[in-house]
Amino acid sequence: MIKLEKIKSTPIPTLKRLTRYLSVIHQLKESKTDYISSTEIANIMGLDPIQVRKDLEFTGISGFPRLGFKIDDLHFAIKEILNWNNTEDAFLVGAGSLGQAILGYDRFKSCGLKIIAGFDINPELIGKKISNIEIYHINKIPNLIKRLNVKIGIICVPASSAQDVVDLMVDNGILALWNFAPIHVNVPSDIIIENAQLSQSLGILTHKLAEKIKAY
Amino acid sequence: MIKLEKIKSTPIPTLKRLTRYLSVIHQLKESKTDYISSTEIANIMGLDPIQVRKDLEFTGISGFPRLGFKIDDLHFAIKEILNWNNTEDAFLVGAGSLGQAILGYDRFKSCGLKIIAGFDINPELIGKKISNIEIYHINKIPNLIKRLNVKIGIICVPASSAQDVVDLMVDNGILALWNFAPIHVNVPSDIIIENAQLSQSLGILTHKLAEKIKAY
DNA sequence: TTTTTATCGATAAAAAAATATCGATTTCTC
DNA sequence: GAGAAATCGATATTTTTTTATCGATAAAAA
Repeated sequence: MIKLEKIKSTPIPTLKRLTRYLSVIHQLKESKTDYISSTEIANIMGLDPIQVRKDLEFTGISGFPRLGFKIDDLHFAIKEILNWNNTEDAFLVGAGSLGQAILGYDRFKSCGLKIIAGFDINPELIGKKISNIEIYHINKIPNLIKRLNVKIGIICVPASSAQDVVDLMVDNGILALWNFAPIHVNVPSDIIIENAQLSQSLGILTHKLAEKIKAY
Repeated sequence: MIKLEKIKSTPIPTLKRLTRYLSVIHQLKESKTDYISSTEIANIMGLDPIQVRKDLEFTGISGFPRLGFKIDDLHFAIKEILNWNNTEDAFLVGAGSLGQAILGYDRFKSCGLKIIAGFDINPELIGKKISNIEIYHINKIPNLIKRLNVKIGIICVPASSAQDVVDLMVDNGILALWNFAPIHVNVPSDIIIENAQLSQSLGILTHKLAEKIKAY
């Protein structure tokens, strides 16, 4: 019987840890030696070395007995999995305080993301530049998505207008959405949506804290 | 043989979904009927009804055949699990653009969190009020954590100072940390830390997008 | 040169999470 | 009032993820 080799795509929990390994590796890149072992990474991050090694398997990088992995290779390979060695253009909609914070977040440059324009409906913002990124009226979105072939949309509008903005972007060919609006939005199944609501991680924090306090 | 009933604490994936159910329920709370079924929630969110029902089990709420769950009861019970029916005071450190966005985020009031003071080292910010929350110099932290019995710290400082700020808060009795600094920080094992780095969810987004584009 | 030691990586086992099955229940429809 | 339809919730199965085991390897130490 022929057994088809199942293509193992990188699991989400692994992807999350990989981004964290990357920041640890990034720190060590300057100061330390050329190699890092799964044991070291695990110790720094309070994880299991076996888990780290399993995660790193997905990079395709081979380690060296007694030494570990070449830091530079690992750094490159993790960025490759995340597609952070390439840069994708993105539009940000909703230039309120969160939107402005994201527009000003330098770090995304090294995370494969370049926000090339912002959108809002507030007349005071339109035409302004925030962190050197120009803000346009939302009605410019349809034309510009197509003309500039932008694939990523960042949703920072209030809950009440999130679905409308999402629909507008999807209708005009956006492929992926990063949703900061504190609401569930509906998208067709072929559109990638990643929810980044802060309340999700806050919920975990407050739950754990309550458990901890209860334990006394 | 006696079999100890294992205490099943709520799994993290379930907690994350519960916060999302909450926002869906919140929307329906005004407009619709008194009941909602797992099927309805699942349809709205693109999940499996069985999974929704399993998650809702952790609330302890019983549903009614053919009707579903009482919306009000569900709403309350989910908030109870997350401990969002109580309010915890918090300090925010680092009043840069992300910090300011969080200080201004009204919604946290309904998520059991009240930020009662901000801290920074920038002389221009100290003494100011941002969204009606006063900013103090970081050197006031030790005294104030103890005096006000604050349990949650929100870290919005740059990577380079994150570990120092975390140490300062831990040394002075903070119990839980919500870390927005794009770096791994070390804490004692009894301290709750929840990482909210945006890059984690961005990594998932860019990875998926790359896979999708590759598939053509 | 030989022995010791730390690490990798293949394979296996265990645990956790997601999905499926199905009888019991209760409203809704006729 | 009888039958149909939809949902819950207990139990079981499958899948995914985490953790464990152990031989092979190569640097470091003796």
